[in-house]
Amino acid sequence: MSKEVKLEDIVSLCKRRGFIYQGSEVYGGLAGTWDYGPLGVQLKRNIESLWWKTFVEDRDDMYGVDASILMNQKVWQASGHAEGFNDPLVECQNCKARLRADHIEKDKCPVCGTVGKFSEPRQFNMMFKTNVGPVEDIPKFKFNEDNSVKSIETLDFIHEIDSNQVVKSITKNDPSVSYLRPETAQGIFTNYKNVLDSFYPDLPFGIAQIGKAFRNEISPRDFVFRSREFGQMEIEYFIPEADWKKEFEKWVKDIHDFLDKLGLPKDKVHELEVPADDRAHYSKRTIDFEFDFPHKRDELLGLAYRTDFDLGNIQRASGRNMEYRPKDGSKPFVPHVIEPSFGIERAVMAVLTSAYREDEVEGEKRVYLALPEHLAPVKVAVSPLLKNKPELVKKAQEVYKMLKKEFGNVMYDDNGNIGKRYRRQDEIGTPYCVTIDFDTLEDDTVTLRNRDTTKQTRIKTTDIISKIRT
RNA sequence: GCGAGUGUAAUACAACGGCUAGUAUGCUAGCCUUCCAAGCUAGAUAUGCGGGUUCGAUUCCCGCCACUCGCACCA
Repeated sequence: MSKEVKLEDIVSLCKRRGFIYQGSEVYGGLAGTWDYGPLGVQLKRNIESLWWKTFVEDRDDMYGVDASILMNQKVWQASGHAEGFNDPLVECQNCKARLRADHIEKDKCPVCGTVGKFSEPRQFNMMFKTNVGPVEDIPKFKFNEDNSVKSIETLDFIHEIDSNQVVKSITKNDPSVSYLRPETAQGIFTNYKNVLDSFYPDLPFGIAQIGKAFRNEISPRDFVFRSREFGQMEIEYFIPEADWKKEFEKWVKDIHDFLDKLGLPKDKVHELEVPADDRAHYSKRTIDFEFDFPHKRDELLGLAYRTDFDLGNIQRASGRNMEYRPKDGSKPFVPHVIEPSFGIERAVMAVLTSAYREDEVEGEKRVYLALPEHLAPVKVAVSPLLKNKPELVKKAQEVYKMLKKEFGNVMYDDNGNIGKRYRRQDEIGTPYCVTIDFDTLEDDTVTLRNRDTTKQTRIKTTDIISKIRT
């Protein structure tokens, strides 16, 4: 019955039925960008809403924010993201230290002393750079008295040319430079103090955010899995250092519960304990939650214990006090942080993969999405059994309007014959179809058809809402 | 970013150095149809973009763009 889901099946369905299109498609596309169609955006929003409800609204230790995508460049200097933007770096394969290629002597790592283990020089920085305010990228020339060029100033550099024609390039610290954020997390950390001042919650508490992030990936791959513009759902959960192990374990459980609500089968979700060598140096523990995607098993979300690294950095860089003052008067301290970080596109992909089914009904192939009801982009579709019978159409419209008012995401469908409509709704994962026939006019009952079982039941029109709700 | 491959309609595919670029499904309109892609009629939509070779290019060549696979990358 169930076969291996291929990525191309998902991509094709997404395109055909209006879930996800390639970005800028009419102009030949733009690598690493994807656009959500009418059904895709609804599915995505349903996932986001479920996340927000689960982790923010249903809890009393959580605060939501929505921070700006453009941030002061100092944010990225303090976080370490801005390093190497202008100078290619090499990485020591042994200790992961990143160093300017021209600062290395004799191929020896000045951090760990290993010789000859450097990667090729590369731009490690993947941030999209932009300028805030009016800018002109016209080089400014300065001349010596003999009219030879003394220096050339561009947006990013001052190139000074000495009497021997040797060029020395100096990176400008242009205050107008900004970046599209490469992660949403910093928008939370920079607002930690604000939330503290406004609410002064008890520890532990968390700040949650859903938003876009941008990374100039070298090679976007695997449909929406790795793209240059993507959504994140992130929480920074602030705790006393001593509690980190306990709180970490709680998060592992909460994450599994959430993945369950997304309808992801347990045997496709795997915890990968990231070994110390692969972890960021400030993280004492990281678990990658992996999922069996069509292309391969890959990271769906990450859970990281980030210690006090980020708040500590901000405190040093800004000079502002990031300490939490316990209400019992004990000694203030900088809280530690546990960060569950969800990729929205990856969640969408995992949900679609989990829901995709092909089976046979009376010898005919049937494709359907067994989406959890609370995620389905269309909750219920309404059809008149026959569209050339005005009395059926009229009644169907009435039922449609009633359900539309209740659920919002309701579709009216009178195209082709009834079987076609069922198949069409199957393919976009609509859990219920309501059909109005001649009996409806007599006794006010309708056919309620179930997507997964294809079973039909006869119920009162007035019972549809309560029946679907359950 | 490197290497290989692919690019024809919404989707899956076909064909051809030259006639109106086909097929299936899907889609639209009409007819029909009393519950799982029935049928009839009509219709719309495609050679990724740019250049070259040629009398003529969707087809051959080059560049770009995009996608797929492998490598690398994923702080």
